[in-house]
Amino acid sequence: MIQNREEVPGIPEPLHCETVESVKGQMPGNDFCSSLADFFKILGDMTRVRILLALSFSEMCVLDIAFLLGMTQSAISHQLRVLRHARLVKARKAGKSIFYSLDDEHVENIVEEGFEHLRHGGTRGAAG
Amino acid sequence: MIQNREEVPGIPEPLHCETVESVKGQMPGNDFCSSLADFFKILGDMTRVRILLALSFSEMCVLDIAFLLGMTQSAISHQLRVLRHARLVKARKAGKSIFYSLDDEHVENIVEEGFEHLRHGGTRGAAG
DNA sequence: TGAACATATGAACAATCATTCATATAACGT
DNA sequence: ACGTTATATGAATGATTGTTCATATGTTCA
Repeated sequence: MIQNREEVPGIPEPLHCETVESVKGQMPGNDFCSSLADFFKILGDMTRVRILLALSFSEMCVLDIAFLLGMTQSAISHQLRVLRHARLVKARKAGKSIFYSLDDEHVENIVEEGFEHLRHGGTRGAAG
Repeated sequence: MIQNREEVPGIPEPLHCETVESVKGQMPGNDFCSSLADFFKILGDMTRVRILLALSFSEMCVLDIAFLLGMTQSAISHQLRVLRHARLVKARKAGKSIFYSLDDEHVENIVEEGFEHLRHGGTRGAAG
């Protein structure tokens, strides 16, 4: 026997069924939502943001980025792997060095949008 | 005595000083980068993305969102607090219920950009 | 005022993740 | 071939974080 009131333990019943049904019909699938979140998750790290911003000004090799950000070559390389795997940056081999640059124009647009959001007094991280 | 080659232990010397100097001059401050990363970090969670997507279709109260996403009222409330504190959603009181809705048009634009990025075969989370 | 309902919140736990350290791969100069 | 340089990577670790559980706040109705 299952309870009367709760269909699923812990999960509440809806208050406004029409709204819920309507939204449920318009909601994208979980796969899409997951991909979207994973994409933003990559931008949700200060080091990666700084790498992307740097590359928006000029292509750079790993050691230069590491020096610019005052971080270890290993740390930068790990993050570049994440960015490369996400197709946000691309690599160009030149001798011993490997030059990275932005792979997607959308990246700059998105950063631009985030910038606009901050400008309009959205999320304030440092200055509370 | 300090080493000759390495100014800072662990941090490498730049290979292309001109590039580094140029980019360093254009780079935003760390505060800005940190705020930007914090902003994207908020979008980097599937639950929060689904909440924002749902609210882009209609304002909803907490229990409705919880039911829609098949999650606990507590979990949703916690995430709504994050979104509210980041000024991404706003709350409207109506009796016992509290209706949430998007607070910023940029949110939709940003989600749109992320969507475009995925469309162009950027980050593929589920469908590899 | 008391019961029922809607939401918020604090502490705890599990899972995720960025960095470090050590080491591997790869390319260049000699 | 050897040493040097540039980058990549695997394992370990410390920090962050999303969810759960229990409970608190606040609203409505009787």
